[in-house]
Amino acid sequence: MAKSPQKKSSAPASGNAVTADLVAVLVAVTDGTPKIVTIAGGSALPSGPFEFTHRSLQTALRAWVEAQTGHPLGYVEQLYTFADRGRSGDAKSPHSVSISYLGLTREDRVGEGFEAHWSGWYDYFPWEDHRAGAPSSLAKIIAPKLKAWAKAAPSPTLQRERWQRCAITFGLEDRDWNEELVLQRYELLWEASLIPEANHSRGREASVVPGKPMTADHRRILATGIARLRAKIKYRPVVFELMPAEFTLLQLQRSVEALAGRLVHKQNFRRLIEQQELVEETGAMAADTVGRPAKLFRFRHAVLAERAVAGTKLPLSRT
Amino acid sequence: MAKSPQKKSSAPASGNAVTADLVAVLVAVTDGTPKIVTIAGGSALPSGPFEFTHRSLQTALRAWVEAQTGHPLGYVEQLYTFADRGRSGDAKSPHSVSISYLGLTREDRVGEGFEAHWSGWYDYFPWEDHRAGAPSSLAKIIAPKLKAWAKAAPSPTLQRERWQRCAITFGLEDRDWNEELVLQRYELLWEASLIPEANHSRGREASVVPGKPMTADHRRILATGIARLRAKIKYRPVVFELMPAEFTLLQLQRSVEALAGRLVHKQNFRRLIEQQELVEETGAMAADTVGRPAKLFRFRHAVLAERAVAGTKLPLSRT
DNA sequence: CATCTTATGCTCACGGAGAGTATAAATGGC
DNA sequence: GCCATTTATACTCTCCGTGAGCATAAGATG
Repeated sequence: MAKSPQKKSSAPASGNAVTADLVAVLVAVTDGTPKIVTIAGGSALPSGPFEFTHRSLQTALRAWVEAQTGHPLGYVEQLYTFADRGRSGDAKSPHSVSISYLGLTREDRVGEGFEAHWSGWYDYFPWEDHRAGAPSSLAKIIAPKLKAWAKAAPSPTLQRERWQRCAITFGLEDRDWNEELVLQRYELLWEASLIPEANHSRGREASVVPGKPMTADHRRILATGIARLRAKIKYRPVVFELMPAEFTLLQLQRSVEALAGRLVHKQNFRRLIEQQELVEETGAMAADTVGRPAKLFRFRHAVLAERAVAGTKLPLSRT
Repeated sequence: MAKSPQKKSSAPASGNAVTADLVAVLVAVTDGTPKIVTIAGGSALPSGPFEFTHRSLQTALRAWVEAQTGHPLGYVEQLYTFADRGRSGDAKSPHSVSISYLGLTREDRVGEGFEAHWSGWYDYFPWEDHRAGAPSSLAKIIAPKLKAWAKAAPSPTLQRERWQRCAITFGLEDRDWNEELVLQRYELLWEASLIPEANHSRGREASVVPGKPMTADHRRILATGIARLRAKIKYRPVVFELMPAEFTLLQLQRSVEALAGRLVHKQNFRRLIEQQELVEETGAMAADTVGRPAKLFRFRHAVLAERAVAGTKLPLSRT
């Protein structure tokens, strides 16, 4: 640490200028479908430049999201910062830094008349929805292609290691599936050249996996967001940001299941929600429903003060 | 999302140029003391510019850290990206973006003769070391000052809420202390103006809390790093990056305790480590030791392949 | 009224985690 | 050589969280 500029003040804005963009993964859940805001016909995540007028990164994000959708974001959280070599491939063009954020809203809070629209997130990651069991494309398409990729490794040992990695990451061969490994699965598919974005403009479109592609690394950012959210709902009461003011416990459960991509044991779910006092009854009952009517609940905002910091748990069963 | 430049290609490097710096929290543990690399007499974290020659952020970080310390980093992980308004306070000066990383090494792998040196991380956060019980400064200094701050709130309700937040965050009044809330505690102290960095050059140095300050927001970045590491050691085998090639189980335990800032139940610790097959015996025994000699172990690097993805657990007892 | 669907209450069994007891193996002092 | 001290290591016990299933209630529909 001898020579280089260690203190910020010693090298102000010299040769290391870059451009900074904010990229947003804006999530909502509408009757059992997790959705994200997309632009350009669903091929990109909304993004905007980080400009001088913004006081902080989060301020910047909130500002342009609210300006463009007409409604405020609830929970906002930074995801990850990516750096790309100059876009045109020109070595002299500046670096670009993309700072990605996860934001939670509700679909009905976003205005009409914008280029943006909602897309189901499983359109981009069909292999991530295990609510009706492992998706058929997993066994039919993905697993065989991964197996072929594993077999293509130079040595038998490496072949075994590759396949083991695939099996663990995707929950193949009777292993249990871990819903949080969204990013690892995406990167594994990328490594196996099964993601169209990875094929560096060579025309081998045939050997890819189902799922809508996106511009640049936007699908990777989305994977990061899904993974983060799936992890977070287990210990923080963030699902409620995605719920309407009043809801039944089943609706809440369906939202959690939609995000997690897997089913939950109903009675245990209710037990956990209630014993943690996350919700309170409104007194009203749900209307327009088949079966026995359910009580309506609302989120107890008080818990944010009581336990802003402590934990919350959601049960995600394994079967 | 109508008018503003959503697609990256539509506004290349227009008015949103910023400077990007990488800031590193480089951690080692030497006989029971967690240490970090600091510069400028311990008042700053090492940082370097993100330049054109670097292929990625992590590459850039590894490059200059290895160049400056003479040894490779093991585990590296991105922490958080901060944005500061132009340093000089001049509104026209460019934004600066600081991308912070957590890196794990060992003290003996870092060369001599650099400006950098090692500082104990509890020098900066004395209230974070609960290994010998809650530090005395907590009850004697911090709690009273926080109580005073809570009392200063405008309404009784707000006063109660503030104090409740303090009590939860710091584990006061017989609550149990959560070692992961490093950042929350720091920010609470900041909010209560008990952190010198927060006093905007007004001379109220008297009412601050013990602990060495740092330049700019470097102490906040360090807090982020400590928090991340404390969370991570519980489910990923990252401690081993900080251990020598061979070690006893007690040494391993001491390292975990040093990082976590709290003690661990010895027998349960060993049970967990062994049943997870994280280590294997070397066959040799520890020398130069009081008491019954202990077996030496080494990390089973194979688990990284087996469970790169799955979990690992460390017991952190509550008493 | 039978049936279907959803809501809601209760019980049970397993396993993991926290904590304690007991014994073994070394050292150093007398 | 004996004893106190220190650390290592093996077991045991209990509690509780969690997954899972059973049973019943309360509506709608034909």
